[in-house]
Amino acid sequence: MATTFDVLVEPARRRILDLLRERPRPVGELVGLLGLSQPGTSKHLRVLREAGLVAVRRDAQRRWYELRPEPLAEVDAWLEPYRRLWAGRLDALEQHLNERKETPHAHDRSRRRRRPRNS
Amino acid sequence: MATTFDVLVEPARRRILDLLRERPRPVGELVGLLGLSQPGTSKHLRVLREAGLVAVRRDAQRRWYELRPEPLAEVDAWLEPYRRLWAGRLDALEQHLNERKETPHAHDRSRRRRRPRNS
DNA sequence: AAGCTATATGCCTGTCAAGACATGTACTGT
DNA sequence: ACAGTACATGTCTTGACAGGCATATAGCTT
Repeated sequence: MATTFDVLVEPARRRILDLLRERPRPVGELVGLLGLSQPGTSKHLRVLREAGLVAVRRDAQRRWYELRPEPLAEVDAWLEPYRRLWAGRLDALEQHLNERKETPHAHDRSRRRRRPRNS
Repeated sequence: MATTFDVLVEPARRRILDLLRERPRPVGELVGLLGLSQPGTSKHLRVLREAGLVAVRRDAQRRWYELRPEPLAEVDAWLEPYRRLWAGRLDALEQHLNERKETPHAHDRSRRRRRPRNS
């Protein structure tokens, strides 16, 4: 069984969750918003469903997917002990986020790693 | 460049971070604690380093790795809008269902029985 | 100098997952 | 019944990556 991290590592799936955070949506709407194929979208939704991150409601041919945020608490719990660590270092944190924004490879000093799947 | 999610999806790397949260450690110590090969450990450390999640200090042949929690703020920021949702989710769900009740078409049939075909 | 220790890197291979396409399934309206 | 809509699933290919071993690199000790 996939962990919540395994599910969230795929950018399209994080985007789906972001979209469902606003309101439930049928698959077709997600297909349009994501720019993915319908089968591809359905597969991502299946992974999300099996991880308990979304629930489906049937409505004739349509399936309305809605967010179920509970499994995210697992990630939140892992993150928790770290949160106080950067709380004392807000300066360093801001600098880090700015570096990320402007020069995406600021930390990548040796070999460049290609992002999976986005080219 | 790998996102922080890409880095964290690997359990061994999350474990490394957990170990470095206590104190900086040389590679050999991590090898023992993780039960991985030394090259495998070094590779994970490289990924963590390139993502800015750890920093290295040289000490003769040893390299002391220490935690740099700042990039985790990226994950925390993504998680932020969800955090309130799983706390007050029952309220949100109730409100949502009430909205749906007043909608004249469609959603009433959502509770239809599933065919016993797929368990 | 040689030899030892600690770590990094190269190369190879198996595995696993995402994407594309075709097809199956379920429901609707005429 | 038929055609169309909305979605799921199966199959295949391809690429990324973890893990293994061998080897390179760097510093220490004698």
